[in-house]
Amino acid sequence: MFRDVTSKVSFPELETNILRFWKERDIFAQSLEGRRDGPLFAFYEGPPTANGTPGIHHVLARVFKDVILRYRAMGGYYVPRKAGWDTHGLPVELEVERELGFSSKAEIEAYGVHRFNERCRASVFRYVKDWEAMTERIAFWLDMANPYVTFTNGYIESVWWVVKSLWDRGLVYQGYRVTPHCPRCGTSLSSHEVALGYRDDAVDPSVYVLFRLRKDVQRQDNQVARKLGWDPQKAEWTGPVPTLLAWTTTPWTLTGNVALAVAPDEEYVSVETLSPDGVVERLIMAKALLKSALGDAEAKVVAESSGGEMAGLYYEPLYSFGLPQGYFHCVVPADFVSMEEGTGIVHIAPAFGQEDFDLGQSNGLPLINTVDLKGNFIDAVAPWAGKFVKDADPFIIEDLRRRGLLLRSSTITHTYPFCWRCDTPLLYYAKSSWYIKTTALKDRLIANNKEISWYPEHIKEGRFGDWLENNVDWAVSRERYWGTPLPIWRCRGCGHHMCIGSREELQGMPEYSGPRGDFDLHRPFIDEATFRCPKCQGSSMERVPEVLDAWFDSGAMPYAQWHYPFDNKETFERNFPADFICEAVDQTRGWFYTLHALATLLKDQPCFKNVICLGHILDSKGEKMSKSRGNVVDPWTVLNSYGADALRWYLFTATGAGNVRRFDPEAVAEVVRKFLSTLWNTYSFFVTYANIDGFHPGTTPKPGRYSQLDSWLLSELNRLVEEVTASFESYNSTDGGRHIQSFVDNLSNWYVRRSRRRFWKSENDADKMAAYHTLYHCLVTLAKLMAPLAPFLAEELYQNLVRTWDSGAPESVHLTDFPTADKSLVDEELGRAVELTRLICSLGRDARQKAGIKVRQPLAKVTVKVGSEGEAAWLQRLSSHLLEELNVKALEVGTADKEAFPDDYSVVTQWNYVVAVPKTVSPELADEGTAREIVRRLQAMRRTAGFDIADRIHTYYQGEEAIHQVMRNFADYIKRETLSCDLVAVVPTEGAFVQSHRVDGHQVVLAVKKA
RNA sequence: GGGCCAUUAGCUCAGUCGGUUAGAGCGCAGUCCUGAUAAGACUGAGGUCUGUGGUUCGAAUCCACAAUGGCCCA
Repeated sequence: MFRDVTSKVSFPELETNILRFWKERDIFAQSLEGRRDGPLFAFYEGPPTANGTPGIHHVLARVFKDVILRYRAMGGYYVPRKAGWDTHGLPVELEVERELGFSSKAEIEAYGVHRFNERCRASVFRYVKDWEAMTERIAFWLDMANPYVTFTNGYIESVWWVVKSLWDRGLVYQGYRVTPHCPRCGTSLSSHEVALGYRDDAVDPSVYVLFRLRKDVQRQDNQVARKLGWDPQKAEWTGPVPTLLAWTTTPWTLTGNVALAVAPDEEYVSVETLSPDGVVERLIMAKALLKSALGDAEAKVVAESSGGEMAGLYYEPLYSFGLPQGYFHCVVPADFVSMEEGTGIVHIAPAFGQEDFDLGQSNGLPLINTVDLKGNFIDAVAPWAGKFVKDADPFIIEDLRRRGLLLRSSTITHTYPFCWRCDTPLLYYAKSSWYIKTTALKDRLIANNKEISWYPEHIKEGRFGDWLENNVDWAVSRERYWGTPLPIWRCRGCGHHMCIGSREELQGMPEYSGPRGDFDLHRPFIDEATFRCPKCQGSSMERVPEVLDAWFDSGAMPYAQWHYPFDNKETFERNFPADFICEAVDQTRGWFYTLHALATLLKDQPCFKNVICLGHILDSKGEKMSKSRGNVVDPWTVLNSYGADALRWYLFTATGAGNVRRFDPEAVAEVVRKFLSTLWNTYSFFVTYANIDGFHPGTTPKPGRYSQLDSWLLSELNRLVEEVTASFESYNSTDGGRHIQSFVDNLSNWYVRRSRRRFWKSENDADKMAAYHTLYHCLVTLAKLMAPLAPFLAEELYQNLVRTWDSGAPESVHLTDFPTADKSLVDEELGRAVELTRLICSLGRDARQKAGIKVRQPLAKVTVKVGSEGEAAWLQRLSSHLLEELNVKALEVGTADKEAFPDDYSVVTQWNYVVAVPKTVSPELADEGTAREIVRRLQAMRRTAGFDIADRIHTYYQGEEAIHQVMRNFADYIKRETLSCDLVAVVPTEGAFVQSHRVDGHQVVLAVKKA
């Protein structure tokens, strides 16, 4: 006996029970233990941060991981799943800053780095319980009891080892990089944060500045200079001094000017024009921008040259604040100079722009930083020292005007980034930073990517491939507090740098002073560690102040999660590279890249073999989910109302893993109605009748012969196994789920529908047993096939269908082996025959409807024309289904010909199929139709009266003579169908359930009573 | 500014190698079927396959450009 199954089921409730079962029996642990001898399938968990509550997008990533891992486990692999938590980084610090009401680094320092970091450490697991609860509820099997945590000493030490390994190979260097900086908060912003704060209505100065060519430099003696009026004999300019005209929206950056850039291939002109003061000026600018820069002012062209020729012209610096020695302040070519706006001459301040900085590097120009980290001018900028640069702009403009160095000034409205926290305009600054020289191994990065399978495939050569092609060195240092300290020490005396790769190495350094033993490796403790410089032997070495980018932590996870190479060497070796990882598409430049980069640099291998790159989730209107929009979907509301299987199934099947998806809770409800309930009802149907008939899968003998219908279902089932296996093998759970879904539809709406009478009939013959065995086998196989996708419902089916009688079977469906297809049972021809039969049924129903004759009314025959003899034969083989589905007495089938049908036929044509039914009904058939109508009414009454399916009844009737005649003529049929012991032609007695009906124009009173 | 992806019915999505009349589900309207079914069937309404060019006997499909949206980078 199977456990009775209610037809009405609450999936959330069912799932809660199954969760309890898994926990009590420790099924997850068993699924690992049982496969320990199998081949290892290595999975890396991309560590989430637990300082926020998990959202629906986290559910998405987790279930797409889970499905592959479950499939592999059922395939015999040992699939350990170590959880991980990303615990360092700016977001954590920002959260704590907000709590403390801080807005600058000075406040943190005053508060104390020790206390600050303690708060960071405490905050990162704030929501870990929510994460664990969500993870368990959606059935993502993950070892959360033994996670890797990036802030632990062991993890940090491994990260140090990674840095040291790269250092030893000369892949770590210190350089400058220009970062967006908030002067109020005193911190750099990540590109993500910058993106949060762009404003397209920022008003800034627009100034045209004059840079006069030098009068005192011999090197001015070149072709262009002569063209412009340089007299080499007298070593002076003849006429007005030629002046380079540059445009800027950030006057304060002029204090750091070291060069002017021109487009080498553009035409430049020297023109004579009158300045606003009425002075004749000789201005140089791009020909293409003459109009936009000078407007309608009269301008006479006196010389022309290309930008390239102008390179090397020297001009008078605007300022002389503490300038370094050497000749610069000259014209340099640069390919980024555009003819879109300005003058075609771009003022270059390497301290204040990335392009400027790069140009400075390649031309050997100095870096002049005139601004401190608060955005104020340094003391050397005497006139405006201590002034905030943006506030100084008007003074700078006025100063230039007074000195005759300003052509004109106005304002423009353009897009400019502001700090998303405090609305302060961001300043771009060159700051010292530590880099990993990834460009040195660019070829290997690209080569190793070729070995990775990406899903979807286009990421490989597209987004990720492009990223690698345009690889730049990785800036890994951050001037922050809560992160892995950069293990680099610098000699206070000679400036020598060295990298330390372990705690032991550090404490073994000569004259080591600082914390000892198992101390916390974070700041500020590590900052106290000093030792004697091995190079100069004189001074002591101190750690540089920076911490590592948290991305470096997560990229080091393959090594650090095992405290490799200090511990677990073998475990690491076996788990590297990963067979599979899965995260959302934003990780191409994030975790996917950092994993790949470090693995290539350290091991010259890809870090993962297969990667699913998920698309993002938007709300049902296609808008990004965000707290401010209030359109964030809480996973729990969905889980509580529909259950985890429904949510999982929706996420798997709605669209492919890599696509952007719109999340619609209504669609989850549809999964329940269309898929889960359909399967549940098939299952409940099976259990109900199997229990009535005492079917027992273990002892009921298998039939020697299966019906056509059974063979068809078994054929479809085995095809399904093949399809689902192929889908999962190619990491495509979407197609796998969709195949299962369409199979369940066929199972319910063809196999079960067509088999109902086989289960109802009273004799337990071989045909009935064949049906039970077939449906049973099918449901059990289905449970296993869908176990990776819908682990709860699969478990329920398995427990009741298998474990109730076979105590030797594995304790859980998740401990079983994934089904393998029996190809010998696949019958393609039968599949096509059934498909054709179902098509003809559709056309036949259409024909009936067009004739206006309801299906319950039997008709004499259906005439079908098909395309070939073969098709005709198929239809004949399956004619019983056709006759019953269309409720006709006979099938006439032939190949198509031109023969027309008589007028009293309703004809429907599609492709080369023609289906026709007569529009006339004989009196005998009409009576039979009435009989069926009465049966239908009686069945409905049985149900309304609350009788059980198998209850026998007495039936009473009273009506016109025509009804009596039908009741007499079709008595056996009516009794059989309604389980009536007798049909009594009297007024209903008391105690019976009575209804009056109108049947085919006749009045009739019917009554039913339990026998 | 650059790159990647997407755009097919009111909504969510399929659409194989370029080939007959572009499909499914939801929703809407009508009819039917039903003692497993919260389901199912038949019909109807609903399509400039985002647009413009091109290749081809033939384009939702291939190519180019553009638009819109999303993501990433600058």
